[in-house]
Amino acid sequence: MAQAQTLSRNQQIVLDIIEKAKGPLKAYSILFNVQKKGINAPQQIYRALDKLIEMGKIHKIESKNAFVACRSSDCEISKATAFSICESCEMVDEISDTKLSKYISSFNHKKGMKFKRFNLEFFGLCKKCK
Amino acid sequence: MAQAQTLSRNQQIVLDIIEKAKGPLKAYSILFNVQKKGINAPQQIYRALDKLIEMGKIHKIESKNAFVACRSSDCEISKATAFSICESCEMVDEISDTKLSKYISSFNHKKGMKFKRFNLEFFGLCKKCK
DNA sequence: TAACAAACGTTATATTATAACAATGATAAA
DNA sequence: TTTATCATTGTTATAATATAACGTTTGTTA
Ligand SMILES: [Zn+2]
Ligand SMILES: [Zn+2]
Ligand SMILES: [Zn+2]
Ligand SMILES: [Zn+2]
Repeated sequence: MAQAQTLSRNQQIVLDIIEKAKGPLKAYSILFNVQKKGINAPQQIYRALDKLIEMGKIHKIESKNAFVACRSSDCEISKATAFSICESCEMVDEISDTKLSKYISSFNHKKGMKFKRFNLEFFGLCKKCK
Repeated sequence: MAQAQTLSRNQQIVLDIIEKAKGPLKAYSILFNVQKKGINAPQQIYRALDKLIEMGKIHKIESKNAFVACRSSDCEISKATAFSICESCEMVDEISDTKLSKYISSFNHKKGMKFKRFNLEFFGLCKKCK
């Protein structure tokens, strides 16, 4: 379990926006949303995003270059992440399924590689869109 | 099983480069490599890449924005892809494991989403790097 | 208080990807 | 063969995503 971490000003601002959002946010869309708070440069966003990812507060959806808040709390600082992504409405939902996660984590690659982390992205149509 | 498809000139050029490569290639690195063949613009690369992905000839490694040739032939036109990625040397290896693939494909999301496709990326250290 | 690390602000630039439009080539029906 | 249709190409321009580099400020600890 990760210990509680205090967030810096910029980290908190960025996290707040991501947590309030209904879906994944892109870095530059976050930037436009925080300009009134005195954040003006991409670097400031990307630095906060990097730290928030390290802390496990958010995840990057690699296939969309977008960021979501972690809603799962048992994804062990992003060591085992899984998402379901609607190809129509772009909704992203974090999958928190112990059995699935355990199964994948225990997968052993024949070629002698030792895994530290995985990321799984499912694509399809959500309830509303199908 | 996908039927044999004939590739256009640019598609063949791009595929050749990706198949010869030892590791994942980035779009602009492909571009620099084919300028002697008369391909000069990113669009030409990205268009070929798109088609090759559709055909299942190559895959995009989302976490690296890079492309690898499909070595598996049973990934059913990219409906079920899995890769092992070394965080040190950037080696990428396509995982072709029927059991793993079946298990993940049969996963049913509680929230009623019907999955059409998944992509799984493992990260760690390869044999050489650990 | 000195030393160190983390976070910040800023400017510039690198990297990845798409828009838009005209021209060409291949396929197949009429 | 002509005409229609569709995929592919070439080209210019621009959008979107991300990092480098530098100096300053702030917070923590010795
Ligand atoms: Zn999570
Ligand atoms: Zn949807
Ligand atoms: Zn494959
Ligand atoms: Zn390695």
